[in-house]
Amino acid sequence: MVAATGVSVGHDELATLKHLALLGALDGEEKFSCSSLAERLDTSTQTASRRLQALDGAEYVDREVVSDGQWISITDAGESALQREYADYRRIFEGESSVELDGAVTSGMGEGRHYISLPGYMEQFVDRLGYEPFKGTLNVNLDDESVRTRARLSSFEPITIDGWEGDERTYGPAYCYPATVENDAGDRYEQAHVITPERTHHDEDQLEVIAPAKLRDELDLEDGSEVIVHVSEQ
Amino acid sequence: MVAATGVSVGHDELATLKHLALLGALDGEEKFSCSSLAERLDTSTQTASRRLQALDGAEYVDREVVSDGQWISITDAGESALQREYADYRRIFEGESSVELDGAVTSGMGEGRHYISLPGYMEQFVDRLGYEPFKGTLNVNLDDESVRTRARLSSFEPITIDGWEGDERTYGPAYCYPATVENDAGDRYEQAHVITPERTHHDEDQLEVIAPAKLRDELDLEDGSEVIVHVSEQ
DNA sequence: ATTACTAGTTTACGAGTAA
DNA sequence: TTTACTCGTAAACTAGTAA
Repeated sequence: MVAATGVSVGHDELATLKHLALLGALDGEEKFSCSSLAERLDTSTQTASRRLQALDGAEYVDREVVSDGQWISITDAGESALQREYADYRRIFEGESSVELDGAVTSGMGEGRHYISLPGYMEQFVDRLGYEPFKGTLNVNLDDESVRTRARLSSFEPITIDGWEGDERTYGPAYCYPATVENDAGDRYEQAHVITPERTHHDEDQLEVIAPAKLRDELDLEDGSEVIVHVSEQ
Repeated sequence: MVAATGVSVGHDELATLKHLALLGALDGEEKFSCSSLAERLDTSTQTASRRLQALDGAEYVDREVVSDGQWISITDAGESALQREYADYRRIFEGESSVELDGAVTSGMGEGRHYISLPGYMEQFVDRLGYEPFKGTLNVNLDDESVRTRARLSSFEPITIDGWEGDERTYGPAYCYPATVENDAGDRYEQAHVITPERTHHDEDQLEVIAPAKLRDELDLEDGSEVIVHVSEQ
């Protein structure tokens, strides 16, 4: 387990992060002072300072303290936290439990093919997804906006694929989300699933999709083909 | 000043309210137990219990404690709090700082006409809105959905009209928000403002709109005419 | 099983201060 | 002015218990 920086992010800190976002800290560095923030948050300057330290410690913001204030920008991790929150509210008020992710088909590294073929995973797919997947994953290179919005997925209740201990190594758990893949001709393949490892990587710009059939054939896809992946709740 | 019940609603309580909403407590009474909630909130059952008491005290939820749990439903005030939160996130991610409110023109009580005609208000309108309003307000009976979504307005930065002390009584402050009024023919009148008293009434189903001209003439409106009021940020 | 009280501990807070 | 430290106090937490 990688040691966290020890500073916990509670709801107060998240509310602070929301205010920073409203003040423009998502679009690059923005200058703040603890006193102005304290007024907005209706607390003391000391508490405002502590909140920023906590967000910094959790790597939700990058900041540079200067003599007359500090320059703050929200990190990708911080934005993801806000996206998850947004997804919750969208679900509450819009009933929207789907996320649309756009990108281009890529050949990827072929790792996915190896992993999903392992019996330990395959048996669970049959049991929990209701089909035996084609032995290969469709890799999608997400566009910039979708890289950001994919964080909303984590507000969904996933179908969990358990990990297990192998002979030489351990195989980690994975999360599956029902998905429909649409090509640029508007054809849709409905019975697919987005699959992501429980422990997320650093580059979240690739999406892996599994399905009972070979999606490249079903939807006439090749490298570079634009696809829309509609991810829904279980 | 009406005495609040003394229980403060912090970010922890709001997060709890969000979870209740996600679990369906907006659509009527839903049954919960503190232990199941505690698990979801990652706290102790005692804390879950206190959160619910706090939400109850703030009148954000109605609840009925029974022997094996409690029936909880979110009140209008609670839903408004969530709507304000949602509006913040929409602004962050969609850049949307506008709210669309639908309703039907009504004659109202004619109070608005009296109040806005007072010199104490009128001078501020000229100064801060940039025009002298027609001496009358367009009253709109909001439909059910708009009654709920109007809470999002309170996340906007209003144009503040100050109150003052009169000879016999005090005249309270009011908030104005730039608005465009659209009739069912699609005609739009852009230079209008929604005006609301700072101290909100209990019935929030009426919207009052002021404009430099008589909106009923400009947009060919009569009682019962459907209008769309697009309220934007200052 | 519940909810919610009381008691003891921990954590968070704001005032004051230093850099 | 800033930020962030220390410190004494106040609030919030969990454990145990009663209803």
